[in-house]
Amino acid sequence: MAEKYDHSSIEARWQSVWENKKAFSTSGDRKEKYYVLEMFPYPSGKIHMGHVRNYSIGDVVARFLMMRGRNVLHPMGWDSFGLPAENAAIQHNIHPAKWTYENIENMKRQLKRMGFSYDWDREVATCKPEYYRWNQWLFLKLLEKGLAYKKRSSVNWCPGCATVLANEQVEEGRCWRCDSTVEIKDLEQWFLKITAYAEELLDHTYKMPGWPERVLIMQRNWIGKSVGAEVNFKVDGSDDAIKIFTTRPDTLYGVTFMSLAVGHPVIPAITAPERREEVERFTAKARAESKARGVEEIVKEGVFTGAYCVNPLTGGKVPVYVANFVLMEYGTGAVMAVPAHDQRDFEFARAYKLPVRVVINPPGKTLDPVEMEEAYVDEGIMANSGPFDGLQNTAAMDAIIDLLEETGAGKRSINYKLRDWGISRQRYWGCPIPVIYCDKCGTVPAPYEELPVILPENVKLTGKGLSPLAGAEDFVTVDCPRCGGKARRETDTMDTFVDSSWYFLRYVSPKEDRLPFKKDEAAYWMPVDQYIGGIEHAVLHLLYARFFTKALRDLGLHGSDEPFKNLLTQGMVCKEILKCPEHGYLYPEEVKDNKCVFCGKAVEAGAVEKMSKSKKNVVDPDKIIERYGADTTRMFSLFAAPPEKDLDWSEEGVEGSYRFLGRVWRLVTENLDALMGTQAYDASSDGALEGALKDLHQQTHRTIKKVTQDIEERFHFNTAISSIMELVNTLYQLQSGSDLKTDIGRKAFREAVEAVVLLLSPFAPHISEELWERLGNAAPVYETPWPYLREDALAREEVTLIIQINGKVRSKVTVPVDAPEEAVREAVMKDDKTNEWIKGKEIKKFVYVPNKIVNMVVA
RNA sequence: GCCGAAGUGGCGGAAUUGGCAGACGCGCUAGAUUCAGGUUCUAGUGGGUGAAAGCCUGUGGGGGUUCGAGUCCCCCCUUCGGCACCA
Repeated sequence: MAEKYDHSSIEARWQSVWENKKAFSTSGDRKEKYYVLEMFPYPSGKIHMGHVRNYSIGDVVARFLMMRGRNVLHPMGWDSFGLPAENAAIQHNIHPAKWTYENIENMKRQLKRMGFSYDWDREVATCKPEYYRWNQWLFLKLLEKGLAYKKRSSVNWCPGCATVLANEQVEEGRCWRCDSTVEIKDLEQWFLKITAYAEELLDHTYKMPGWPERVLIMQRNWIGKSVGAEVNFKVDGSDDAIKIFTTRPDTLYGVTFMSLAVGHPVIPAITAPERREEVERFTAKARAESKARGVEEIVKEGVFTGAYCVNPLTGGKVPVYVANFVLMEYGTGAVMAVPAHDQRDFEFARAYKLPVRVVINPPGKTLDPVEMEEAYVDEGIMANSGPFDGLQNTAAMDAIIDLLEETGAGKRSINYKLRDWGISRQRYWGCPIPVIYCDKCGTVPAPYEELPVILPENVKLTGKGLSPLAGAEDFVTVDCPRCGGKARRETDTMDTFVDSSWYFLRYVSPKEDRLPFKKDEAAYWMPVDQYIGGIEHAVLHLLYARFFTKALRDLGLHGSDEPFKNLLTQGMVCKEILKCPEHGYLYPEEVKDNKCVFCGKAVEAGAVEKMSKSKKNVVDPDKIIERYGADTTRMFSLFAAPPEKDLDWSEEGVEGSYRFLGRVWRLVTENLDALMGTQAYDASSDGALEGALKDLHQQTHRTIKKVTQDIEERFHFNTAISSIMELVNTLYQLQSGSDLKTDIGRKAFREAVEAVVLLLSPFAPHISEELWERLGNAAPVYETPWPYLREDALAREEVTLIIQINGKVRSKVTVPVDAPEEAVREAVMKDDKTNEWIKGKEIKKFVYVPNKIVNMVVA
């Protein structure tokens, strides 16, 4: 009885070999580099299947390129500041640091158990002073450059997390992390000036062919560039002017009123005394409603201020309204209203019986403002626009801006939706913002030589009120670095997205202690050649990291414009949910015979959704590894779907992968007698192969080619694995035949088996090492070059042509490769089946695509 | 509403450039092995029809281009994702 495939002992053994030999330490050799990086995890306690998938993908790439001779950097670390640690501290009375480090230890054990090829010597954890010291250092540099600043403004406040959130961290009015409805608060906060890079961030999205188009589109939409004009409208009878931004200067003659956002600073000054009370009442009401604003669209409402302003082109007076649909955060918080050509203004005008003035007509038509049922927003011919009448509106745009610039009433302008990044967080477990407030000197940066500003350990955490650090007197009280007087430290910490915005740079020289990273190391390793992670960071981490890369470049710290050359966004890991009409989501063990074990009601099944604890459809990687091994777990997560698509978890599918590895195991171990006394077939010395052996040799090289291309060009690991499976199936057919009795047969067999083991190694490294060793190879797989493709093995002398008649497959014919049309025609005409189909018919057309197909049109 | 992606067997998915649709795996069926179950091995498996060879049909729906369309073009439907009063 042959030895069974024992995944546990094989995996444990090779993991210790890799660790003891430091198999994956990055080499100092300056040969062609490849930097492969997966998004580092938050140490929540355990890895989940999403991590398993993400890191399995990265590991295939890393191991493949190592075997291809590249100098590979493949690091791992921990995004280890953040709220869950603090919440755990409050709930379970354990210090965030202890909780975090214990989680890191456990997750590191899990990652090692998966056999990933990380260079653990480069591990970083953002919560360690050695790391966040450089966060603070970079913050001070940005402060010097004017790219960090403090301002009071209305900000997003999450009551659940008891902290402020950046715009990017609010999704549909809710917190990205805890789903609480976000409130608006007026607070003084630190901001990073990402808007200074708006244009470059946008521009480079058109120069990043290695990124998925949809991520680039999401970033472009988020940056939200609009080209148009700024126009000043003087307030009648006052020195005040209202500045507006418009993308439609061509409609300027159609302005019939003005809309201001609630909270626009000019409102108190211009509101007529008799309207004041009503305006205030409306403002209060609109403010209350905007807080509760949900998915439902609010009704457009407004109130007249009693003031008028003057159209700079016509001199006409139009009424000024406060309107609930105008946003203070975008543009100037004031909008020139052109009801004829803007749907929102149209609705408002109809509701408040304001005039509609048509200034653009559709080609060949004249619009009647009384009859119109919606705004006309398309292109057309200018009307009611003084000197511009008759022009195409697109042409009038430039002409009108020119006129505005001449008269000084306005100018060309570009507006972005992107806001500056608010990074102050009123929480404990984060990087302290290195700033000191002195009554005499004002805001003073902490001196560089005092970095890091250490996060104090003994702080009371309640989850309530503002900034926990404010209660740590020893931390707060400090001498002013400038005047030496009594001063206070900033008590907010940084958004943890700051930590992750440059960690990929730290990996290039993680132990450097004079700078965040070594410039020459960054020059060699950057940019990251392949970055892999979830799509959920499309406009969060991925935008911040791009911004930091550019800002740090401009600080002279490195020379890359963009951090990630190629980006792969992997799909989610999903699984069927089970739902009882009475008891909600159920675990699989709570269902018996499709019925709920609590109430006996029929269980709904079939819907496949993203794995989540709340839906009770998660699978614990530890259990799967325990039962099937890391290799099987990796294989399944790579085989079940291409990486960018969602993956449906199925226990049967996992068993299929396990079965396949068992098949490979037996293929080698049960044929060791035939395999050991021989060398792999070598065409130059072993003579020609024939028949099934020739086919095997060819299939071996076809498989090498396919697997290489699928990994290198497309990351389609599922098809790579399936082609290895096909080769294994062929070898099973052969092993029971007579071919293994000949010397040359054994050589061809060995060539194929070696290829299987090596091609499999990036996917299932442990079993590959074990089998490789058992095949008598001295060097481990990780030091063995990738199989060499012999193009000559792929050459064929004959090909089978498909014969189609009127587009339908009717027969086949075998002809020499690259046969001339005449010869093919002759061969086709000799084919019996073809003759039956064309008997008595005229051949109207004969299409021949060499080595592929013949199509005859007959009638 | 706007932007984007995707619709292929019972299921996950192949088909890289327009050229045999359904590779590979799961599931299912049958046979062999086994005391038996499991394991393993072999064969079959889109639908219709037929004893079989075969024939017809088939990639969300409708039209088109082409000798030839899952693939290219036009219209429509469905699902998923992102943004959503952005002036």
